Amino acid sequence: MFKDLDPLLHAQLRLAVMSLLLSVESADFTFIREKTNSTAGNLSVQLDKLSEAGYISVEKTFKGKKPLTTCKVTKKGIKAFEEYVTALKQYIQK
Amino acid sequence: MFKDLDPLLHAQLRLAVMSLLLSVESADFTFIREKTNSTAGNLSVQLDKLSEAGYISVEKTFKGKKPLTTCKVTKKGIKAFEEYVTALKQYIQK
DNA sequence: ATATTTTAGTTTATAATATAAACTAGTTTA
DNA sequence: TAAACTAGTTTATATTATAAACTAAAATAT
Repeated sequence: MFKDLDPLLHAQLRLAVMSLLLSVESADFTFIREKTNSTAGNLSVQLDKLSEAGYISVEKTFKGKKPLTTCKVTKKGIKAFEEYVTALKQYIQK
Repeated sequence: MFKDLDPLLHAQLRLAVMSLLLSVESADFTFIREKTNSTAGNLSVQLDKLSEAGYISVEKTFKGKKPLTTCKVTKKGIKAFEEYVTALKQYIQK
């Protein structure tokens, strides 16, 4: 009756990150941090998890002399998100 | 931008329980356990949490000689669920 | 020039959570 | 009357989320 919810997505900050990345071409660490109102430590950990799952790609470069971490959602991430939403709807519609 | 998700509801089993209880007048332990496909231990713990939060009411009686635990969603629970769904929609709509 | 603060993160520690395993108390069945 | 089942609860463990502490370099102030 209730399909399992992907535990990688069923976590507030990771879900917010995915939601955000689905609405933009790409986003850097600071932008994501501001939009999700998260701490750098927490965000760093959650980006790693999404990256390790292959849901996002993370590129570390430099912007001038400062480090720049740029994230994009992957096809796999989009698919996982869509499946998560489908499953979740079973729980929340009256 | 992203509103916080009520942590009491943002947990798969508790969300399933609430979802289920919203669709019925009341439900007993075994029924909930079957519908949510959960273990008795996990369900027992999560029902306690929902009960302590005032999201459900739990009545312990006997059906013949066997214990019977009956649950109902409360007004507070309905409101919390609705607010959770509203917040969640920010995350999942494209 | 050099001390101070800020930026952009990572790593580590802690607190919270979910879950399973073990247990209880009584009931039904063999 | 012993074994298995019902309807749970309690306790232990593993996972997770989060915050705090830390790093390294850059920008700013003195």
